[in-house]
Amino acid sequence: MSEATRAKLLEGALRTLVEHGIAGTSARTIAATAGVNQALVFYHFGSVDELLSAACRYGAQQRVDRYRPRLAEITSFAELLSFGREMHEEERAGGHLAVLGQLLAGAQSHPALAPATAAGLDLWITEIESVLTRVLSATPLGEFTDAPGLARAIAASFVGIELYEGVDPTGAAAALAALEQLIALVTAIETLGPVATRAVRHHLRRTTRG
Amino acid sequence: MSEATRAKLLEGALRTLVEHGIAGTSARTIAATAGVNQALVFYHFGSVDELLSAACRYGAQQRVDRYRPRLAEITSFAELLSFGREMHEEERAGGHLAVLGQLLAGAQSHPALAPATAAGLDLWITEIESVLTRVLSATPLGEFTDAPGLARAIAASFVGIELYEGVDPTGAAAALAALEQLIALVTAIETLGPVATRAVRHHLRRTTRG
DNA sequence: GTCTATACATGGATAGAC
DNA sequence: GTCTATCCATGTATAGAC
Repeated sequence: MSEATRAKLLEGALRTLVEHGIAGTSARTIAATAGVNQALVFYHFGSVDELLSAACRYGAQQRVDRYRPRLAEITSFAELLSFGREMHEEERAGGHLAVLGQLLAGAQSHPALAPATAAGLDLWITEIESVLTRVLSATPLGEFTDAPGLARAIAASFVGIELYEGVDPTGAAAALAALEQLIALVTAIETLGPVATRAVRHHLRRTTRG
Repeated sequence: MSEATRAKLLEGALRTLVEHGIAGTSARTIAATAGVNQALVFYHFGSVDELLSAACRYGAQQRVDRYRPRLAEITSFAELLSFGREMHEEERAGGHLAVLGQLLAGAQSHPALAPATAAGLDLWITEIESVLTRVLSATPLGEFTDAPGLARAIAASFVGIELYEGVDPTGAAAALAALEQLIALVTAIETLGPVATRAVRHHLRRTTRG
């Protein structure tokens, strides 16, 4: 069955990236993980690069689909915070963000991987951006922040922190805790009340370029 | 000369990581870049992993030493912002952050690389932390933020954004611009004036756990 | 569609000449 | 300390049997 083998290879590629990293990912290691013959990589995908590219799109789509309904319900920073905590645990356990990290690293000097990697990240970015837009517009910060840019910063930062976690779990935990504290701070601004909100907004308008 | 060859190999390892990524970095590619014989990798460092580990510490130390004097002069977020912009350009051009990204990716499934990578990142973190501590203590945010954690978050995020830049330069530029805007916002809070500062601080004390 | 066999390149590592 | 030569494992890719 052609479809079944393709699926095995896609899953195998993702698992191999998690377990062996981009440096240890080859047609042979992928085929071994997938439980199929090595030659099928080339029959079905033409090359290892193309298999990895397909796997990246496939994997990212799967993950984002999983979270989309939950993301759609978020309306405040407090909810965003608790969702982020949850998601981080889930993704870390499955190594799904690790895949993006490995492909991102590989794409730096391997242009063939870049488009698929960017596309995979973009799936995440699109979701994050729509949540941010919704949540930010409900605060006095809305007009001083750039949701599309922040979504990109958040996605890239998450990947970076996930890579960092691999070499220093304690340090990464401290980093995440500090960011949570920062979000709590923003949440606090959300609760400022109308008079203070107007005062802060007025001050910001005078001191920033918006 | 032993010392000269060691130095060539260390520099060669760094350049190779930048140019070929962790997946394309081998004793042979490093030796070719360094202009020395391949067997010398093993003579001087025992293995490729150990050469990469040594190169990581060596490279990070070099970079941090370069910026330490400039970092010591920073006393406000505005200065931190313009320094960050400058440094980002310099590091990106030389690919120095790329090295950390590649080693971080490699270390995920290659524990031998982890200690050196963590150590290299820690050199950066230490510097960032001391600047943050200084700058934050001068604002009402000081008591609600965790400088050690934030320093780790910033270092990891920078690496992530640098990797992102490799697959989507436009997106990365947007991300950095959004973060700059965010820092400008914090700078604005720095200028709130004593009455409003006290009000904000009071509100934060009531609504966060500090 | 899938497997075996095979070609040829590259990589890690060592022995031994210089 | 450095270089040549070499061994063996692993990697990409294809040809051809089933």
